[in-house]
Amino acid sequence: MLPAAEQLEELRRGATEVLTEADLVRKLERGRALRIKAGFDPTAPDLHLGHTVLINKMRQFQQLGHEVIFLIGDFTGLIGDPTGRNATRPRLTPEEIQANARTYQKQIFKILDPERTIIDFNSRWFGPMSAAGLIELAAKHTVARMLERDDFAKRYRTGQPIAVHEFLYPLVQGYDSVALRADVELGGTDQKFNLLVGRQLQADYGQEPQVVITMPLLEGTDGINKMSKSLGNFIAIDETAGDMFGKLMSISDELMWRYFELLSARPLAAIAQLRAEIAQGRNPRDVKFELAAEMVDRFHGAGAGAAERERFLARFRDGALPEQIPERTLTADGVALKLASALRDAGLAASSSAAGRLIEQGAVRVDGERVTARDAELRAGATYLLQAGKRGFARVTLLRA
RNA sequence: GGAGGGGUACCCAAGCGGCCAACGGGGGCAGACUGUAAAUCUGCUGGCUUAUGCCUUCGUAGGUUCGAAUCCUACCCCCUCCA
Repeated sequence: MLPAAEQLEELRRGATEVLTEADLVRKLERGRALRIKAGFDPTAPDLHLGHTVLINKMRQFQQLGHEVIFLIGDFTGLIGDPTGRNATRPRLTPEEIQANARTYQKQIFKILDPERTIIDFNSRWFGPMSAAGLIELAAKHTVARMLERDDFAKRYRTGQPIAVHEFLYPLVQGYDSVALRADVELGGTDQKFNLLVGRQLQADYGQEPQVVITMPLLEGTDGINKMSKSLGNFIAIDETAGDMFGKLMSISDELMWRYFELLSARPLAAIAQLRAEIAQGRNPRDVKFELAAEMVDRFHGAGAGAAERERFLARFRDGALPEQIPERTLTADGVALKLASALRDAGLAASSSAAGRLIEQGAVRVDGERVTARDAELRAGATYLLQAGKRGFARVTLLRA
């Protein structure tokens, strides 16, 4: 194992806070593998790049020789995250949870080392716990301390309701650390309070408190809100290589640096170098290629990124058609079919009305020629290349009825 | 248990008997400009083989009216205050 000071330096990268560094050093200096815990929601197995900020940190610990526990909060899921409005979330069956866990594994092992990853469920210890046990746990914390949490404090102050069971959420999460005897817990900055409860509970139960490391929340592709599935500003880690590359290329130049910092495995010095190159006139697009290719390589195998870059250039710089264009065969009622209907039936527009709007706006091309007449028709008995916007393509063969 | 406020299209939010498929903003889509970036400008943002036409939509179900998102009745849901 590396000396504690060197480990600390790496572990600090990208982290918002390490509470406390002194504790972490003390643990590292013992030279033993530490137990690193991070909790995940059992309902959302579709991981995106935002989640990988944390998972990358887990991997870093693994590479330094520590043991990582990927904890699926199947019991916590029953409570519902207090920060979310949807208090009534559907109760998952054990089968569904198992299925989600398998999906998680498939995704996280693109980053984590399976040999050094323990997957656990907090229902393992909460399932058998009695009501008395839960009350005992609740007795460990005071209402006043609970109200220190920002969102609770705010809701209390402004008269917004707080359900009693919401107070259990931090306690349950904190108790997980007790049950696992965690040395370190990782979480997003929004988790800080919950992570700190774990520290206190461990002390209450006579354990050495865990070190808390918070990681920033990654902004989504819009560059404003945090990346999340519900906002649609995410890049999932199981996207196709082409989609992943394309989405990464569409982020703003400013956001690119954030992604480099939190997602790239490049040394910070190398990233600084890229910045310098842009300052000297290098096309920012080409630097973004580097980022996109690195991510695509990570999730689709070495070389996949370079291949996507070639496709991207051919497609958008040289104006080539995409390699794969969906083919459809449609049938006209008579000798012709309305172009708007064809667009809808080919899947390029949600409805013929929407297709009509696209046509009027000059977004539609037939065999490369822009068509702007809303009532244009396609004659039956031929094959056409339809294009709607920059991304919608279809090759349509129109049969006579 | 009592008093009051509210449920409008993807989100926020006007409208309070006809001029409402419904103001405005956000988001989204498209066009221009580009590096498929951002910013900016412009247009669009219920459905129907596009029609001075028809159909569906303003919490749900009924009712009044020539005509309702707008008025009435019942019901469901949300929020605030008091107890």
